[in-house]
Formats: sequence, structure tokens, C-alpha cells
Amino acid sequence: MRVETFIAASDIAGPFNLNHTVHSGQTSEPEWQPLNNGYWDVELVNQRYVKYEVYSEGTPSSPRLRVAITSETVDDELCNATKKYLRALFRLDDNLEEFYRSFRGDPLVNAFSHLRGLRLMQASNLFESLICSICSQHASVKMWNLMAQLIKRTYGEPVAFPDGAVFYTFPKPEKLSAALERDLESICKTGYRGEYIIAASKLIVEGKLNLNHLRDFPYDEARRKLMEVPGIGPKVADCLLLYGVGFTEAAPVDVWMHRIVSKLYFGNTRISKEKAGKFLRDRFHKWAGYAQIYLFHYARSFWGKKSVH
DNA sequence: TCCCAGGGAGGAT
DNA sequence: ATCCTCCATGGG
Repeated sequence: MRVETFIAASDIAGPFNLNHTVHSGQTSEPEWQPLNNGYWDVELVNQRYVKYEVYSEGTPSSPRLRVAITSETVDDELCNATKKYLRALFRLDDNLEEFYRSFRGDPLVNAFSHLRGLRLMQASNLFESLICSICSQHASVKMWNLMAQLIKRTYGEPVAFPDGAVFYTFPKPEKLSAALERDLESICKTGYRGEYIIAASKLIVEGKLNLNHLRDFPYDEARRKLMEVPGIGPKVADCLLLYGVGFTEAAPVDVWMHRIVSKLYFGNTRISKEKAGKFLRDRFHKWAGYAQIYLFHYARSFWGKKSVH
């Protein structure tokens, strides 16, 4: 059964650009599958697996989303629950115009004009976001996406839909804690990260790491706790805190952010990655995560590797 | 062939 | 605190 519904412009605080958002390489989850002018993915809603297709409609300043929901049965309750999930996922309550207005004099405005409507994505599965974040270290966006897809296909459960689509769920910590390191490396292409994936999964299974508990602590304390886990350093911790837990003051600093912050705000002088992160948090406060994703996506899209040093 | 990718651990200084 | 080197793997 397939039912179409809409998320109205009145439910979206400011602009929204679906393409920019989906392609910005956020480690909340692997990138969605493209589907003629839209994207599709699957989520467990009200104990049922729901396939949803999302299409961008309306104008950039007054966007709306057309959502097609496929499941065995689809009623109003399931539609509303799915739309509620999508509103949280795309953080549609974040007032982007306020963000743009607050920093209209900042070097960031170039990214504003090119990437207007880009939004943070809030993961629904913290474990999936953590594993994606671990996979992202020292790997391209394309490669960590491949790793995550291979992990789903190798260790997840297949879910079939009435329209013939087959989706693989992300495995639970119990499953990955029992995985063999050589299988993660050779089958899922994780390389040396397989060891980190198994170690983190085991800590979760043993109850020594509780991802759902992180949001009950202040940002700094949650970050310290995460960094005690082997394989989780400053950047991976900030990725989970931003894209998973939803601390919007977190600003993951990777090689791209290190370059662009040094260039735009420090006259190309050498600064440490820690200093770059602290600078972003001090300057942008609760918008630091947004500033980070705008700069990251902008640098990756419009700079190219060779023009930056 | 060489260099790089949304880094982190362990070590030396 | 800052600076090495090594860690698997695929892509350019």
C-alpha cells in the first residue's frame, strides 16, 4: 500500500534544500538512495517498517515536501508519525533565517548564498551514527558510505516491501560485537577501523557505554566520556554529538575544516585542530554545527583539492 | 607509481 | 602541548 502526503511550508522554519542536505556527507546515516527527482529510505515507525520517498516541491523560500509512504497498511496515524519523524530528522524547526541574519557580516555568507536551505540531519539510530562516524575517519565520504552499506548488507536484516524494494536494516550492537575483524576488513572494506567498531559495540553490549545517556550531560562532559572509547577521538566524538545526539554547538574539525577555518579566520597561519573547533564554538555558539556543515560542504563543493594549501 | 581521504593511538620530544 | 609514524583500503 502506497499513500502520498505532504509536509507543508508552514511546518518548515525557513528555507530547505533537500539536495544540499542529502549530499552534505553528514554521518547521521548513510546517504539516501536517489529516485527520479527525490530520495527514499526506510525507518521503523510505530513498530512497523515504513519506506518513504521524499520529493522537494514549492519554492526555495516556501518549500514543501511530498512524501510517499509504502508499508503493508498505511493509515492516518502512520502518516502522521512518519511526518513527525521526518520533521525531527531534517530539523525543520531550526530557524535558518535567524542563523543567516545573525551572521550576515561573516565570511560565511559565501556559503549561505551557495547552500541556502542546507540543514543538519538528526540521526534516529545513535549506534548507526556512531559506526558511520568511526568509518569516516581517514576515508572519503564515498568510502565511509560504502562501508556502512556493506555493513548493513552483511550484518543487517532484509526487509521486503510490497513494491518489491528490499532494504537492509543497520545491525544492532550485539551483532557487530560478535563480528570477526577480518570479515569487517575484507567484506565491509573497513580496514583498520574494524577493530574500533567491534570494541565500541562490545562496550555498548556490556553497558559500559550508553549512547542514549549522552544527551543528559553538558556537551563538554559528553565529549570527554566518548573520547575514552578506543577509536573515538575529537572529530568522531563531535560527529556523533552533532549528527547523532543533536548538540548543535559541536563542530567536528577534519582536514577540510582545518584548512578553511585557518584560511578564512586566521589568515592562513597554522592553528591546531582543537583551536579551530573552539573558535567555531565561541563564535557561532548554538549555530557552530551549522557553520561547520556550511563551511565543510562549501569547501568540498567549490574549492576542489588543488586550490587550497 | 604516488598521494589522498570528514583520524586516532602510541610514542618521542 | 606539539610533532612524528603507522594503521587498511579504494579512488584519483
